[in-house]
Amino acid sequence: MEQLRKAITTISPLSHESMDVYLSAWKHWSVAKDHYLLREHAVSDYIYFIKKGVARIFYHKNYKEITEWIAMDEQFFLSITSFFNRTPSHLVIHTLEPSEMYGIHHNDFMRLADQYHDIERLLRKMVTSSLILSQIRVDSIQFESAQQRYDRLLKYSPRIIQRVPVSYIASFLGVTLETLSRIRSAK
Amino acid sequence: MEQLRKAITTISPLSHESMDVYLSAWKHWSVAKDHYLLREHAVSDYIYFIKKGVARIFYHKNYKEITEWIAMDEQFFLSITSFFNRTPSHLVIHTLEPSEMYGIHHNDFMRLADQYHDIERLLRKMVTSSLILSQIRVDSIQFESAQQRYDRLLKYSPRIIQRVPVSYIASFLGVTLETLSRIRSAK
DNA sequence: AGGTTCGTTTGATATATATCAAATAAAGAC
DNA sequence: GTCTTTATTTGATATATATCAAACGAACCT
Repeated sequence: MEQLRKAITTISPLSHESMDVYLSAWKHWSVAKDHYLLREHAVSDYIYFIKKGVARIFYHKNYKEITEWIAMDEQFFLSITSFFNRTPSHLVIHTLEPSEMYGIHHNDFMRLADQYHDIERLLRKMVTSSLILSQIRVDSIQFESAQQRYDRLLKYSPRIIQRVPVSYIASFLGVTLETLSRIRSAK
Repeated sequence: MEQLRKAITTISPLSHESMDVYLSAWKHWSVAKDHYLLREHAVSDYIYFIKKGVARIFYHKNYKEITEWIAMDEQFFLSITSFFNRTPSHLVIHTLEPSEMYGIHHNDFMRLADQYHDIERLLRKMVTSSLILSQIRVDSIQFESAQQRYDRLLKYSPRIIQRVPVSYIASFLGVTLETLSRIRSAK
């Protein structure tokens, strides 16, 4: 729990009381490699924090798997539309290594944000970071070539490339695996 | 100011006190058609609300104008990255009709959010809506054809098409004006 | 160790959209 | 109302990436 506490404090510090009630709302999962942590949830309304390992978050679209995010290294992640709109995303979380993670349910988070000003502020800052990332992604998809998107990933998340199969990275970058393979061999 | 008050209340209701201090932090501009409301700002750190008229929000990228948003009908809008990251976006706001709008400065909004829990909640909800829109846009750019994106605009914002030149709409949809012209004539 | 499955690379072709260029059409100026 | 500028349409070609298909390589199974 210490890593989660630290990650939260970095985003926005909480009072002792807020931190206590907030942390106790988080659940913990510890799973093996190749485990489908969340398949049963039709609507995914958790925010997750990955303590250890690697997880791939994907959903199905036209009978294909779309990798929405690859989480590792003490990151927070969530299915944005599913979490906030409460619409089904059929989100799947699949571990690529033995992993540990925490999760907090939408209802708990909202209830606490309502009670504690500093938890509301924390939530606002988390949503804001997410929004900035989303905007960067819009820009990247709209104006960058597949090559440039790969270079960006290589620059900002070099460890993903070492630990995750090419096919998942391709989907995450929004290209086919063949195209990504060609990009990599051209180097 | 009544429309602004109402729009705020719809997102998240405020106490009388909060609403008073909050509304008084908003500035008002009234401008003619074809007016560059914000050209001088290298960093745009306002959230705007358009009361009347139509405005195009764009920035320059590789010597081209990229239409980031077309605002009308009592909408809020902002340059996300510029507002939250305080990085220069060289955002330009250009009115396409005689228009009236309000704006609140980043510093004022943050100060009030810090003081009043309900203003913090309002900010969180505004950021959340923005995030959901941004995600829809990611999805749209990544998986929809130009035709489908145009159809979506036609469905959800039919008035934009009537009041805004094709070239701006094309840029907003992320296609060239030639392509948009072909899409329209194919109907 | 050999066979089977899974992941990656390589090749040929198709497709959507961009780019370049020119022709119309519409709008604004005097 | 004609002239000039600006916006839109139409046409020909180029380009990045997808799709389909096959070959190759690596990893896991008993």
